[in-house]
Amino acid sequence: MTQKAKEYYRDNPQFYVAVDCIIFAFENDELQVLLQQRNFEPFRGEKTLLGGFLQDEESLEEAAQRVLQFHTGLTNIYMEQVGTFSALDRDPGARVISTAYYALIDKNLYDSALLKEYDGEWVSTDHLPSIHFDHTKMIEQARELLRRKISFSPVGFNLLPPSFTLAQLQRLYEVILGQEIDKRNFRKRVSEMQFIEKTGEIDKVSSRRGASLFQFNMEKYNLIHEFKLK
Amino acid sequence: MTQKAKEYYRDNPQFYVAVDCIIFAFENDELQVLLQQRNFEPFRGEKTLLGGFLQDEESLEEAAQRVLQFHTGLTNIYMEQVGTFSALDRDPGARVISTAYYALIDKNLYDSALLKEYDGEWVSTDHLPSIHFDHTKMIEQARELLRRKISFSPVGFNLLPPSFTLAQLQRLYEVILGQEIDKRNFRKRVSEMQFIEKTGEIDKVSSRRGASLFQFNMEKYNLIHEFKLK
DNA sequence: TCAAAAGTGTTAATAGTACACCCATGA
DNA sequence: TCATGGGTGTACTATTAACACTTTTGA
Repeated sequence: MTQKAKEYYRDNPQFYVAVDCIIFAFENDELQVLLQQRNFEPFRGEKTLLGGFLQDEESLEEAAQRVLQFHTGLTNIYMEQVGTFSALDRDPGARVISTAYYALIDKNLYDSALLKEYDGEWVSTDHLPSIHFDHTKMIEQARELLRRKISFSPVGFNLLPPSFTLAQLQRLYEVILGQEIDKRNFRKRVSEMQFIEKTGEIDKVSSRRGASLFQFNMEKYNLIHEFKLK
Repeated sequence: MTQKAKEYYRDNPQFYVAVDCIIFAFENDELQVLLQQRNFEPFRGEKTLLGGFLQDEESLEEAAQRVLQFHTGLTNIYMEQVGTFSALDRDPGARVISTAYYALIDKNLYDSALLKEYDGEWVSTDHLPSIHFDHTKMIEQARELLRRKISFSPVGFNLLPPSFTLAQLQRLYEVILGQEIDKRNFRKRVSEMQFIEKTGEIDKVSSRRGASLFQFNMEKYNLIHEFKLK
């Protein structure tokens, strides 16, 4: 590189760059998000999202996956970038630019033993506690992005176990969209989506009568590539 | 801050942070974007978006507005964050994390004399030339974001002069959505949006007969807050 | 036997799409 | 007078929304 080119960069300041993960899960008819009750400085005693600093040899996406794996044990998880937050006062300890990602996990699969190690806790997105930094805004933006996405893309299945009842799927949509859905209309639409298929198994836990279990068939979806549930 | 808290930051690397602006304008029935033909290092001879490095006392949004003002003379312009790009090899000169913003400007208002100073040039988004870095991806993502946004939010007016004909407005939508729109259906929908109002003036430039000029009334829109053109 | 959730079709309302001709004007 | 773009309404189609009862089973 020429001297000129070096100066092009060198004359500019550098910043800490972080990622914050909005880890969503679905349980008890609630969309939940994983927070950390910090027992270390800075911001001891505050609740925050799970985050980490970007390192030299990774992209933001990789950093977010790393943070996610560290806190849940999960890899190869569906994530989407929410946005980058850069207000001057967003972190009083230092100037930190932070990119938020949301992740959708199946709460049955993550390593819940890890929670104790970092004081993790699941909270409902309907009644968020007081959260530090601009993390509340990140969660709200992520929730809104998810709301839009779920209407025309089959990402919701990431929040459910591999097989699920239609009642579960409907409640997931109702919770994320924030509106009730007519049961018959919903089931009609599901039956039109040929990539949501009966497994043949019956779930006897949720009701006396038992409900058919369904699964999302990714291969079929990729062939059809048309999606709309509500 | 305690020693512990200081270390929390200090053990992590820092990065150059940049903004890249996708400056859109509408002319000749084309959605155009402003590029720079670089005649300086690094990457002399390449075409790039207009960008700049984040400075200590500004947010990313402010940096993007600064870059925009420097290259167009315009302030208080509609901008939206597109996303943040962080691939390890995206800038071979140094590790740079870059956040893209798109801006919508009225090409009649910007200072075109500035173009000469930095070798700026407008290109159609339909036939993008070869562009350096990941800037092509940024433009495509911005275009897609704009496409979605324009269907349910009145941002398109930022690309038009304060008063415009319905033919102009329709062509803007056709170009951004990439599909033809039926004239009568389009005008029907416009007439339902009471915040798109006749100015009473007639434009005699575009046709012999003359076409009514319309304007977007932001105050009325804010009261009604319902929008859909196609 | 009954409470609780599963499962199932039809009709009405709304929204979206297709379509063709006359008008006013300047060259 | 004619070429050019401006302006207008109706009928059809597709999509979405509303709605109620029967089934199964374990407690």
